[in-house]
Amino acid sequence: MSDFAPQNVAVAPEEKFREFLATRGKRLTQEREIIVREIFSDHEHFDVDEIVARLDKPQDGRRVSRATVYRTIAQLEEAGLIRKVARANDREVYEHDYGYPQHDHFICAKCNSLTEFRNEEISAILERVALELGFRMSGHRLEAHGICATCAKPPARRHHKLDMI
Amino acid sequence: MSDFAPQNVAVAPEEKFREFLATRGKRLTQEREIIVREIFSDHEHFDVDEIVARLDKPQDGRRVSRATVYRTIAQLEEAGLIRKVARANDREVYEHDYGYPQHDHFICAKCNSLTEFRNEEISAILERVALELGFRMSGHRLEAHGICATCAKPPARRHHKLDMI
DNA sequence: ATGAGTGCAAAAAGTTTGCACCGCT
DNA sequence: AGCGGTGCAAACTTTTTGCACTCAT
Repeated sequence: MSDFAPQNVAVAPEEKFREFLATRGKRLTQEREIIVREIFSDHEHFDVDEIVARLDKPQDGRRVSRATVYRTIAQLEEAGLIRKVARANDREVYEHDYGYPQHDHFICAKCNSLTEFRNEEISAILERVALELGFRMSGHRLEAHGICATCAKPPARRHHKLDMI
Repeated sequence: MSDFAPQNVAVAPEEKFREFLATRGKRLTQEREIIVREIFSDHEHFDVDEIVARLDKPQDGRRVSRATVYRTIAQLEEAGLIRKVARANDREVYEHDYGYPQHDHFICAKCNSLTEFRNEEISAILERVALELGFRMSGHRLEAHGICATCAKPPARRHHKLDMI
């Protein structure tokens, strides 16, 4: 889904998380480590339910509960390792916010797919507007809605296939 | 909250809604009319619960149920009269999407206030990116997060007040 | 021992829905 | 009469929380 190359990834997410937790007098437990590893095992977008499902069968002899997944994801967000990018199927969709450049998404109303795109101009504009408004901006979330290229022309494609049979 | 002037408002929202409903073989009932009027009685952002609360005491001798508010708001969204702009307090926040120019919002993490701002460049950029991606864009939702000007300096203000007492 | 952390189940909170009754056309 | 619409309450979904138990230091 993402065609961006990782950057600034000097330290593994687990370590980054451990550092964050330490500043709060908390520990990187086995459960938390399992969750972080699962989340950073690929660069796909994800939602809580997906992670819970993936961790339903024991990893390293441990099964992580839904409650812990919720609690840990909230902390990963605070730590700045992940962020909410959109809302689909009534669920928050998250993505990595560590080692990847800022970007935004197109969301297809038909297939629900998220397509990332990167544009520095938008961030620059927001910085400028924030300054004007005296707003101390910490980040943004931009979803463009519509129909993706693939879903936009399925009838034509089907027609073509039929013609060839 | 909004300092934008209405535009393109040739027909009242009620009429616009009636037309929309008609195309689907549905009627503008008294309940629906009450809801639309309530929603368009001002230009503030709103969420479902607020509208339900405002309509809890009978209007024109009728009390509108929560279920009907949900059903009607969904239809108003389909009709393009309102749109979701953000999510605050775990609720969808709506605003008028009829007769008002496209704009985006800054959301204060402290006081939850929405500050509107308008910037044509952003829409233009999105149009351009959409074209590149072959995405058929219908609209976008952009939330900038951070701390608003008012909340950014409350300690100083409090201090000032105490000094004067 | 002590405090953080977890699982479980119950509880919230927001939203949807089945159903019987109501009312407009 | 007929079909759309409504209110109510129950159901559902996602997320949070109270509590007793566990684990690491």
